Amino acid sequence: MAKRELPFQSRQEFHEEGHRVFLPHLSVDCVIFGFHNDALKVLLLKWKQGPWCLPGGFIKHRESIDQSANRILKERTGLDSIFLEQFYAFGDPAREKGKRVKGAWIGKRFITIGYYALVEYSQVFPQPDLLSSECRWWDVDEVPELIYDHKEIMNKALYTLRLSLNDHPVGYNLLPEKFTMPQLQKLYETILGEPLDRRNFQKQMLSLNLLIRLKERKTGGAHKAPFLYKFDKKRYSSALQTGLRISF
Amino acid sequence: MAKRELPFQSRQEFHEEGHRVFLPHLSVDCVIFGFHNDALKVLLLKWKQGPWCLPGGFIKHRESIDQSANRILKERTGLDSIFLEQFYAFGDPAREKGKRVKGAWIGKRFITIGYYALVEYSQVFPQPDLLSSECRWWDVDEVPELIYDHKEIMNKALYTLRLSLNDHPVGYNLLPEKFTMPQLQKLYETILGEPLDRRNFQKQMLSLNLLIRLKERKTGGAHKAPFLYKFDKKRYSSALQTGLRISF
DNA sequence: TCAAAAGTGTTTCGGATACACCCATGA
DNA sequence: TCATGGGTGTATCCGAAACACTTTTGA
Repeated sequence: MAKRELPFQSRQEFHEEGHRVFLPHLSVDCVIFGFHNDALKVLLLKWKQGPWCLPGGFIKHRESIDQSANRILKERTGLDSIFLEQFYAFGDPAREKGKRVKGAWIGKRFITIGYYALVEYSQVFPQPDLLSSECRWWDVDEVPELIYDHKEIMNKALYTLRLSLNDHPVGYNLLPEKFTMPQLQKLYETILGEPLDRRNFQKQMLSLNLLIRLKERKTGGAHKAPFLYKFDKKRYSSALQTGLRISF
Repeated sequence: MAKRELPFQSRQEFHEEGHRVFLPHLSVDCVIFGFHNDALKVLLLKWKQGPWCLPGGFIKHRESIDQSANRILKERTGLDSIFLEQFYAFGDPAREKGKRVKGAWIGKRFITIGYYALVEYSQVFPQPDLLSSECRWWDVDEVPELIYDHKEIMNKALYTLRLSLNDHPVGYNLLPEKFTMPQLQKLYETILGEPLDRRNFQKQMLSLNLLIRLKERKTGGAHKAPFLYKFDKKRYSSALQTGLRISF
């Protein structure tokens, strides 16, 4: 796993000299969603002797915002090229209420650009960075108090994700390669926050023609062995771009 | 109409000293939509001896991004408190390809935050600013070549507006206070870019309970006089917030 | 009097919803 | 053998889409 490449020797230096590497007044925060044990999770970071917050970072001088977000995501999760989408920029001058950090660069007001990511839980090995002591998954229903407006940012990400369900498929990045229909349904149910009819859900999903049913079944669990599916990558990607209409 | 309050004496000074007033590396661009003569319009600005571009501006040190966008909008249109929504941040380091302006502040790379606005055409008196020679409406289908990535920004705004039609009512800010059903339909048709059935459209709209039919009719035109409607402001606002589902 | 626009109502069809039965598996 | 979860099919209903006739008005 890649360690964060901070070109600084100390936190102090990073705070005051960051402007040489990063754009001033601008940050990127990532709401990283995962799915595990039938629950939607979000990856959070804990500052040393401080509160929990969203994994974030800054924009290098010659980097696009997308690249920054990808880099930040990679630093925290080790993952590359997963689903990552910008959803909103937060720019209230009072958003960092209670900010204590001082420094010519870091002490200033920051406007943050929010991205949300969908990643496969099992592939992630959470990595704290030099400024943080812990990095782990939280159930979205149980996230602790977050710093600044990060709770608001997370909620907006969740809201955006929910809305996008009506136009875009979800699952490719959140589920393992092979998964069962009940798993997929649980995913939708947790994102939407409401139960769905098992039979109607299956019909809808299959009618989208994005799923390939495998010969194998998921064994090991109690009860009847469910089929395994995988996504038809090609159709899935084109559905992501073109959009589709599903109503829940 | 408010003139742009540039606290600078010259363009030169503005370019080099802007950092005292505005955040560096950050701008706001507004895609201002209007509706006139059955066509969707967008308000564009022409630089002195330069290309056309979106009306934009910068973020003051103690101003929220929303406030900046509102201020910029007011400067160009004279309008206050109209529908204005952030839709995306554009941050490719190469987005300002061919940028010629020099200066310690303005010459740097800029990340721009896009807003789109819906305004009532007849109430707008386009105002060029100190840096521009012209400000006028263009039919969205006939916009000229735009500077940098402004065409892309406009297209993304249009796309966002289109998507939002499925969840939110439109018209309050784009139409005059009193309007006819055919006018409202034309508005939807131009935004969507496709014709709609007259009778079904009316049924759908009325079923939303956002319209109040007035006693008067629109006289003067040839043919049968259509009813005039106005929006039920209260229900309209709550529908804007809560969201609703219309399918086109 | 006629063409063009506007107002209104009915039929039809498809997709979403609700719902029931059978099968497999481990306890 | 039974409780639990998974697979599949059918009836129903509601809302969208398709569609036709009448009315008004200026030319």
